[in-house]
Amino acid sequence: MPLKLYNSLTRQKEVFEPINAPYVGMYVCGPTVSGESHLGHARPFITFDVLYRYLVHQGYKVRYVRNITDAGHFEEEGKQAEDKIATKAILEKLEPMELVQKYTHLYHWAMEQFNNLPPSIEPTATGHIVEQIEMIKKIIADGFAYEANGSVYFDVIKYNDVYSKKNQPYGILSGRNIEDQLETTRELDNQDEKKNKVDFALWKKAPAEHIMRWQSPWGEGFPGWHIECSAMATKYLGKQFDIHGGGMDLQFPHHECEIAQSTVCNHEMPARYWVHNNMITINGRKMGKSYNNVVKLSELFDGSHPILTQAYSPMTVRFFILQSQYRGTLDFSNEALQASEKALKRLMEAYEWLKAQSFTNNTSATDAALDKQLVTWVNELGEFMDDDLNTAKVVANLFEIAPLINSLKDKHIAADAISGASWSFAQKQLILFIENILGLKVVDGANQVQLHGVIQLLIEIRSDAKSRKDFATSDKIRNQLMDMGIQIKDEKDGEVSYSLA
RNA sequence: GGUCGGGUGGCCGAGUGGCUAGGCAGAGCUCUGCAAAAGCUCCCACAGCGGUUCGAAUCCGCUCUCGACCUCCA
Repeated sequence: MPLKLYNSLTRQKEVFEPINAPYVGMYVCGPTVSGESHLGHARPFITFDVLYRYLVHQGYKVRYVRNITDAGHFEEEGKQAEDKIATKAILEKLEPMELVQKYTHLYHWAMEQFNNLPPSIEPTATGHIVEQIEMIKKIIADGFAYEANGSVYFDVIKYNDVYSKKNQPYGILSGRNIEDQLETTRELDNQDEKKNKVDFALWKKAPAEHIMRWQSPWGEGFPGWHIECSAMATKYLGKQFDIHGGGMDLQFPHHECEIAQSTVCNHEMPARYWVHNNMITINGRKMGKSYNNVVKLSELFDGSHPILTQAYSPMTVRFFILQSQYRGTLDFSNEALQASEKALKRLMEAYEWLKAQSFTNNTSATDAALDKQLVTWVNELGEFMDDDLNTAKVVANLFEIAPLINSLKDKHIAADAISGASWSFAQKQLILFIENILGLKVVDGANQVQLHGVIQLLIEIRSDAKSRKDFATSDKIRNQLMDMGIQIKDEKDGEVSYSLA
């Protein structure tokens, strides 16, 4: 079955066919590194990481470009601080690039924590000022942009007039029509510079206090908010590429403007498949700076946010996100994360046990129905991924399989109930889906060898105590280990195992 | 105001005409010195009101209600 993706442009699921297989070009809008990443930022990067992994698994040679927006209104951080001294301190102590560097590091650290694969290319906006200026020059030359008082604006009305005739009006992606926008767009600064209020900036003249500024044919200034993605996508992926991804909130105006700019420059719709992830909400409301309801990733990982009762590992957060399909909103709460944490633990323990087994292919199934059921569940993993990355259903099936694994382990089912070949198949596929595609990894603590030895020793002492019916001692060991997050499990066969919380 | 998308059991969350979603929490049972873990069973939900249909959470209409975008935003 082929992979189907929901294309925002056509508003339907479409079979994914690359322009030039086996090569696939994918561009995903990265973060603005003017502040620390929050939970909301995690969703697109995890979603598109899974898409990237899945495309690679399918044999495509993927060039995954994810930018870093490090140009723009970076004086905002200073402005937010009301205390003038604090503002000054920030301004004096942090160079803009220092700020950018700091948050870029934090962002990279978070991506690594989430086990997101690094993109093939991670271009920065400030590193591509030249390309952006060239693009703007081209748009002006073609008559779709104009200079006004040191700034350059894109002529949306003209674009719409011309490209409506080519079935690509402005608003094609977001489903807006220009008349509505003319009525509803709010008044902004420098409105008088624009021919029309729907026009957007390609280049902005830098006011005296603006720190980040570059020389351009139109004077000192900085690039507009939309041109960087167009310039970098074109440079690294060509005039038309396969997938353009990002959060739903970028659909308009950001992606709409990208389409307009790139189409004028390159005479082609920049991307064929536009994929948008939905928002993470908190109490039903989008998580965002303006709502003052963000939970930063660092707060999540150390449990310091007031609404959290504990810290959550990056893998728990990843799993939480994968338990839903990317196009739906996902409502965040401490309770929901707790559920994910427990579920992930149960899943991974079953998985790790299965992974460590070796199966021989020569045993046949004594329970044919069960054998068939297992194979079906395993086969469905790929089908669900193909259906617009339905990781929620993939995870659901993993939880159908997990009890079967535990039943084999605890001998609730016969060792030969399911054939060795089927178990072997399941083992291989679970490694593929859990680790390589969903990107879930087993969290290893430090000093595993020594810790393991110490725990084994305690287990032995406890067993001796138990055999003497000295339950006071055995319970003391078990309970105190439990308090430290080490759980002792007396298995059916008399063996004792443990797991780390 | 305009455009668009939702309302699923205590919580999170799949599901576009008939077949168990899944997880967490809760209840019972098995196992166990007692627990825990694990397994099994139960908890039969689809905002409301109409309509279409043999049959609707799923299609249509209306009502209520929540949200997103329209300004930077993942």
